[in-house]
Amino acid sequence: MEKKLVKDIPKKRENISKWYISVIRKADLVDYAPVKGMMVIKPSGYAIWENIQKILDSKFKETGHQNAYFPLLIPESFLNKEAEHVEGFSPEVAWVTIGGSEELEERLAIRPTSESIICAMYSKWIMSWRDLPVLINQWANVLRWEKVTKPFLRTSEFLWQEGHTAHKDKKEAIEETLKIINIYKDFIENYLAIPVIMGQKSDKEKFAGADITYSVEALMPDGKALQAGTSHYLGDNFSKAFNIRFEDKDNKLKFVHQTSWGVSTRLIGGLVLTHGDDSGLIIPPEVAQFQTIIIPITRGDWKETILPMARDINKKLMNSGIRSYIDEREEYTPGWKFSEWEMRGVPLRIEIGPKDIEKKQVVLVSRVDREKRFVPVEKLEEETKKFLKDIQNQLFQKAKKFADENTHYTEDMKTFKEYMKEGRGFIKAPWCGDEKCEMKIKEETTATIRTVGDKAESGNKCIVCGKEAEYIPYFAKSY
RNA sequence: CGGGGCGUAGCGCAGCCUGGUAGCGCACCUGCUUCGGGAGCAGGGGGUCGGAGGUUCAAAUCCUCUCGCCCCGACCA
Repeated sequence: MEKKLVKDIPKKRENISKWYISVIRKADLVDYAPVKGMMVIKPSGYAIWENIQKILDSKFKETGHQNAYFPLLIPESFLNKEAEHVEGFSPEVAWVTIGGSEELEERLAIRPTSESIICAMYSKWIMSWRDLPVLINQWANVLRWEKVTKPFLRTSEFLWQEGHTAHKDKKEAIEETLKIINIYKDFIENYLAIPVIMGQKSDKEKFAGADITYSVEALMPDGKALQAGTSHYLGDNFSKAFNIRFEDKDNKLKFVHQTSWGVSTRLIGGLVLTHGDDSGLIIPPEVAQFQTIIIPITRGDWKETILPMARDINKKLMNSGIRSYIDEREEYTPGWKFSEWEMRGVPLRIEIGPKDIEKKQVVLVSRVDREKRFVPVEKLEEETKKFLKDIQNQLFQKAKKFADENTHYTEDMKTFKEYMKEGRGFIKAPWCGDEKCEMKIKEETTATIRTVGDKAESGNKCIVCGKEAEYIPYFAKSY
């Protein structure tokens, strides 16, 4: 039996919900706020978000986007302009009705998303084809009055980025939509080490007000799918509602074609669920607050011998661009620190003790499987970087293996239901494209279409009605 | 929003059935010995029992209402 090093963390396999809450609290990522459904993101959690921001922001900038900031409050009349959009969001909008002591003439929505306010501004700013494309992103908070909440995965207020672009035509707007969803896929897989499927949403599942929604979806260890990022082609729905027109080269007035896209702090929840284990978090090196934690072995005259070397090594690592931290506290034993930093998810531990001083080496220990590598001090930087890269890969491969093993294909409803009863997962099954069949699957199995998947081949029959299938969607129970 | 469960020290829990003025483990504080996988011993501090109301000589315990959290469903990044 494996010795349980960290007490009081429920087993991930036995109750993933309890495990999740326990781990994010013990690792000090969040605390509950006084208002229901809201959370405080503590420094250890916010550091992950900052790393996510840094990387994504540079990718947006590389592709020509600029950041701006739009107001938190949106007049009700603005929100009401696009019919589907209002309908989709009105159940979860919070309203400001009083300012100071005065009742407002028009109530103001606390943004659940910013399409309407941004479109209102775009209609003022865009006159000519020369003004296009408009490529703007904002990092912001939004508020949605959610009924059931869970830190990071669904909270009433959350942090995200929302890109809002305007283009001269459909072709260019769709290119933008796809460019972004590919950036998301690349980011989530290569930095967060979470494999995703990417594809189009069904009409039922798409964003309120969009013509097409593309989504990246990740399979969580409990077999449920987490929508990790979305990119919408809005067509001219909003430009018509908000009158965003430009005069084109041919002297004609035309409506712009728009996109919007976003990822949120939900990604942190996905990262925790995907990689964590019974000892706590595992943060992929690319986004970890600390990539290496140095633990000096506090023994004898360690302050004179070990500590200087530990500090020297910490400095070397930081100079070579590694986010490193050294735990110099005297009041805890090395063993305690090992467990503590494992729980907090630091991907690589560096132990330095008397033996290492003698041999001019350090001990690197992986958070993933406790693999040890003894490396000579002169090779420290390159070996550490190599190990971090290996860990990053290992995490992705592990998650990928899980996702692959839990992705099934079936044409038979009974088998579909059995999959949903056992490990759940992604289930690919032919579908005719009719919303009624989509609804029926949901009623009978609780699974929904995550992405519509590939076009069906001729001969594929809809799993519900038996008619010619149009797509082979990925079905799953969603988070 | 429906069904179930739970709110007692910072955290995890016992006490409640059968009312009598609150206890355990961890954490915290002091001291000494320890320190390569959550150290040991000794001493110490901290809660009025989620909140409001009621029954009673007396309420953590019984009753009513209320708020919050968790789990399972219906709705959503």
